[in-house]
Amino acid sequence: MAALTGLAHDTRLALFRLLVPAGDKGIAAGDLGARLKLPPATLSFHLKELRHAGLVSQRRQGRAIYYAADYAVMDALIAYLTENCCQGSACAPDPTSPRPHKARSRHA
Amino acid sequence: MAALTGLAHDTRLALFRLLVPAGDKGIAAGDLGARLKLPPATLSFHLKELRHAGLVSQRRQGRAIYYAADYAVMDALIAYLTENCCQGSACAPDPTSPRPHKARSRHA
DNA sequence: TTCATATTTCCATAAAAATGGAAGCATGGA
DNA sequence: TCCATGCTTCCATTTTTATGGAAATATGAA
Repeated sequence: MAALTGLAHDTRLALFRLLVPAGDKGIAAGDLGARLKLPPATLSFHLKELRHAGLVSQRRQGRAIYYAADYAVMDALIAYLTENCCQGSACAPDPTSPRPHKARSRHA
Repeated sequence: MAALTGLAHDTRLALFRLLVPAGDKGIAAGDLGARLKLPPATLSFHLKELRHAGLVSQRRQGRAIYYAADYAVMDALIAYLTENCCQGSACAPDPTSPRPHKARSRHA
């Protein structure tokens, strides 16, 4: 689960949370750096990690590079945790229904 | 989110996944070590991490120490990811209903 | 008591991850 | 062509995490 490692760092979780409400347009790297007060190299490092985890995508527009959240992996992560880490507990989305066994829609 | 860090390691994720289906009784440390072929010190180290993350609990029974999954934190983690990391995507458990805003039942 | 078992803590070492300055590359404007 | 801007890669350094032998602790049994 690379996604877990991807999110298991304060800076990266913060980056991802900034990107979530920004939707497909995303946010330019510079803006992200400004908001979190990160030196460019550090920012780039974490964005690369997120990218390798498949959590964000990159798109160049003029001089800026826009990053956007990629929900598919996030969805898969939640599905994985729900399926594999919650047996017999209150974690299931709906404990009454037999729970569709392998995953919901996917493809954001 | 300490739970993320807790699970973001192969060994710890494997440990937790062994504990999930074991329920409240849990599994003795020794058994866990045998199943994952871990030297005692390494095992203890990771179990301590999981415990600090609130993901597992400890209980002594005779000479053995039993570890059991603690679902509350897991539940909170899933709720957190669903609330904060999925806006406008297919991640929500049920995209039709208005989604109860702060959490489901809790207390496993 | 003494001993075996189960597990932890101690601690030195090794490996992995994060940090950020400096140099490099791409794009667009003058 | 030259320059400014926006970002990335390079890389040396620091910090954090993981590893596992050895010693220590707790429990129960002989």
